[in-house]
Amino acid sequence: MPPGSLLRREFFDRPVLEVAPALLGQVLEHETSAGLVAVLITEVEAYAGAIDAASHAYRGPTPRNRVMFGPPGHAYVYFTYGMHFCVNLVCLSEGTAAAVLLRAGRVACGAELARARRGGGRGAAARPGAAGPDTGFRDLASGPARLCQALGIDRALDGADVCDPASPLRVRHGAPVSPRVIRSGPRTGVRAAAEVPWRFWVAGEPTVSPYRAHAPRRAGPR
DNA sequence: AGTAAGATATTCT
DNA sequence: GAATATCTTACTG
Repeated sequence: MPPGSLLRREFFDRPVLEVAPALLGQVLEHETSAGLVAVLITEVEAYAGAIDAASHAYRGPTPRNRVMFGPPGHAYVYFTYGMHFCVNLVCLSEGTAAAVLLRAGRVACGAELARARRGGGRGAAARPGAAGPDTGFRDLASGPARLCQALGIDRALDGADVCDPASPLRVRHGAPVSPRVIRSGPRTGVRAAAEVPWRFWVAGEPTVSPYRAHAPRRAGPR
């Protein structure tokens, strides 16, 4: 497989626990009229659909997660916590709802555009005017919602085919990652099935977020 | 260091 | 109504 070519659909038509570590070091790129941003994938999590209580697909199809039940090689983009997007890549064939969450990456191309997206058009409506143009390259895509923000991914890309050269969202072969530097451990921030080591990352990458146990939000609005 | 609060779509109870 | 595959800012030590 020459570096630079797109991943073939067969790559995604495998068990999610094989696909997840194999995605480390591959390149996710999004091309828009504003330009192209590409990241090296450094951290992922596997979600195994119907057999995984932490998966959105565990309880069956809904309007939000229907893409996961479709063919492999497509992007499942969801909106969560009322303000953040996260992107998954669907594995296995139609009817099997497995997917890999892309948790972090290192910006390899289009860093200026990525920084502008995170500084200016911050999705968070928390503080208008409180922008952080100070964002270093390390934090540009270190976290699932940050990664989507840096790449400009939103719901319009839900269902996009990352194996199609004509698609704005694609995955290329990147620099090969030695299995010796791949680590695995429990998934970050999930409550159900917290013990399975289905998070995979590249050892020594500063873009990988530290493990955080699930922290329940306090009830009690206002 | 750590802890707290807020923004609010989608789904579940 | 309550929880969630989150992140940022503001506070305390």
